[in-house]
Amino acid sequence: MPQHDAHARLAVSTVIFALSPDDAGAAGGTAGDLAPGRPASLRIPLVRRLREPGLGRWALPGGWLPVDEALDAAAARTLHETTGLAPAYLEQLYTFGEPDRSPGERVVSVVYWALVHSDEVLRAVSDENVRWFDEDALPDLAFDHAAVIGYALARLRTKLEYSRIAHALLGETFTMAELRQVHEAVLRRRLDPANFRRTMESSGTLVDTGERLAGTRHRPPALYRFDPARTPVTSPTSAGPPHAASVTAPAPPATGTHSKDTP
Amino acid sequence: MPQHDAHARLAVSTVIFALSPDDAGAAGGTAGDLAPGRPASLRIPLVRRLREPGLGRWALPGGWLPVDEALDAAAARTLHETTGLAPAYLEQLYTFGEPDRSPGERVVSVVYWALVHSDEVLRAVSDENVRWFDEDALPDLAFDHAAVIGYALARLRTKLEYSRIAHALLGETFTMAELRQVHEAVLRRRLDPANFRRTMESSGTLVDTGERLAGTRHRPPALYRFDPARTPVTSPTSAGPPHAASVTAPAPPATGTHSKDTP
DNA sequence: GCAAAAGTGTTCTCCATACACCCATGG
DNA sequence: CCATGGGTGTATGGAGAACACTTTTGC
Repeated sequence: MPQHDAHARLAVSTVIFALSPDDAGAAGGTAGDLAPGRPASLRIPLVRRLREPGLGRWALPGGWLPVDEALDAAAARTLHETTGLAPAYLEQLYTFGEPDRSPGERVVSVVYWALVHSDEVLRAVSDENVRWFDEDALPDLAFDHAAVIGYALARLRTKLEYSRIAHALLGETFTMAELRQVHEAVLRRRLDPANFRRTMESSGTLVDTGERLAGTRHRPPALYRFDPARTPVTSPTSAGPPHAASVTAPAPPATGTHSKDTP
Repeated sequence: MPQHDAHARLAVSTVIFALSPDDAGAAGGTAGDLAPGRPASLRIPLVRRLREPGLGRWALPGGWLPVDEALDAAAARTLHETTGLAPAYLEQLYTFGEPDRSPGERVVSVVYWALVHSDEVLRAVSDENVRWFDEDALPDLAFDHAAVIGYALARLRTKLEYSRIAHALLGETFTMAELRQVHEAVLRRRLDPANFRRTMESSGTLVDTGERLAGTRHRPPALYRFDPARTPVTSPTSAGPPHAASVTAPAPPATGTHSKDTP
């Protein structure tokens, strides 16, 4: 890797989160078919590096920043090119720029994190070079990407507490139990169904669709939807101008190629 | 400004906050001499641009990122070069990269925010091209720097609520009233002295020095110090590896020059 | 009817707020 | 002694945790 000028190179990468649909099992039902019994978990798609440095290891999807493209647009584009996904939520995470984080060349990476709807996941690319990993079973990662993912997880957890972003991991409608499972998967602890229900209902972000989910083994639960008026409540910090581009994202041109080679 | 390659240029800038010492008035006393009566306010040092684009307007201190320098080191260095200050707290804020934010050239700015002790401020450079502005009386700013500062303010306010960073705006010792004034200045609202005291005392981060501040018109208040063991509590998000370099900062070589010309 | 999940009600504790009140000092 | 801020005590209200309880379905 030659270093042909005196500047650092700028890359954009994204940590993508989705809810485990417990193997690519049967379609139909509600959002991503969350098993009612055991807890769901977070999954992260990674791409295999096809070049040095880090050849063969797994890395975050991303790419070099084109001169004329906005940062968030580049994140959404590379994300879509590598995984075929369109994010329901996309926000800048952190910019990593230690001089030695990529061997041979100075690379500064602007890292984003994204959430995708569970029903989007079925559409996702998955082959030899793109694979989904469970949050707590990540492979050997290239560069500092293990640390990057760890940081993204921490941010997701703290953000869930004061924001209402869990819906970005679900489909259009969902049961109260499914919503609770999202929180449980993210926070990695059990929540009291009764208290969770009350908290959510009093938050004013939920709308009861009136419908009920049939086909369960027992009493059919109500189906909810997020109030589109209130939903884009991203964060209290969004008093400023930048920050999260909540809800439906760019999703540009769409070539099916997935490769890329950036820290 | 010629565009001699196909990359964006990388700059590092810093939003610096200090507490108003109400004009560069008399030295001595406690931390920065906060007037007991009226509320303190936040002040921000800005540098005048000496070149196009934005010639003559005020901007954040910063500079281009050298190939071999870490991001936070570059922030601390440029900060020190332009203002003569050493930050007590330094944390990455956000990376701004809209394609059109700087006319003529694509510039991506990694922006940091810093807090400096009030007794540091006396040491600060202040001349024709470096001046301190009150948070709510900012001048006409170059580039998107007005928005950047607004975002930094929002972050400072929300961060103060769950973190203990107020000490970075004070001197070595301080009274409970001074600490409260920091919070009041940052949050822009009055706080109940009684409840504030209890909250702080039960947080376990304060140490009573045993001394009292003489020379006040009335009952002499106790002087406190921050518990150095507990102080570096930066944030709950610091579960990851990057994030804030709390407390005493780098403060590198130190040339006295202040100029720079980056968005 | 029985198992299991949906959904409701009640209590308790913790913590932030409001505010009444005493303490110490300079003038 | 009195004005002023330092410092303490106490009541109230809302949010969350714990948990007993009723409801509704499939089998």
